[in-house]
Amino acid sequence: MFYEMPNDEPVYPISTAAKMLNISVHTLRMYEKENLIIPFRKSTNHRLYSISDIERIRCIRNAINESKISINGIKTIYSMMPCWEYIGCSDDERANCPAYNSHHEPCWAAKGKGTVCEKKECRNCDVYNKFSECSNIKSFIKNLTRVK
DNA sequence: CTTCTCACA
DNA sequence: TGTGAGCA
Repeated sequence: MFYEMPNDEPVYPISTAAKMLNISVHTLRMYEKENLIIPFRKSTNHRLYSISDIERIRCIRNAINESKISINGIKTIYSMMPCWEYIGCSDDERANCPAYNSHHEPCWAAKGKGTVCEKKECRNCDVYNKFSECSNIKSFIKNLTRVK
């Protein structure tokens, strides 16, 4: 018996990930440039994707193809994540955070400009990982709309 | 042989 | 989205 491999282990090179998803490596790189995905980087600067990365991209593709949502639409949805709740920001930190104040880019795209999360690895952050599966997004919205 | 970045008819 | 140059 072998232990089960965690689904967040970065193991697939970009060519393999592309085949699994039936998309081009160029498209994969584009999604990264658009801040939809944060693949792992080896010391050689080569990208590695995990199972959850693949799932995340499947969710993105599904939104684009079936729901006719644009890249910008997806980014807008990501930008609505209540990151300050997960991180535990104070009211003051939140008010001055470029990530919180952007309604067009996900918080992990606002790195490097005085965010509280400056030092954090967004790839390992709950705010980023909560949306790795379509079902997570659904339950997230469900909780938002639940009537008390 | 694969991937990387950057550019573009 | 695709293709190609020029590297590592």
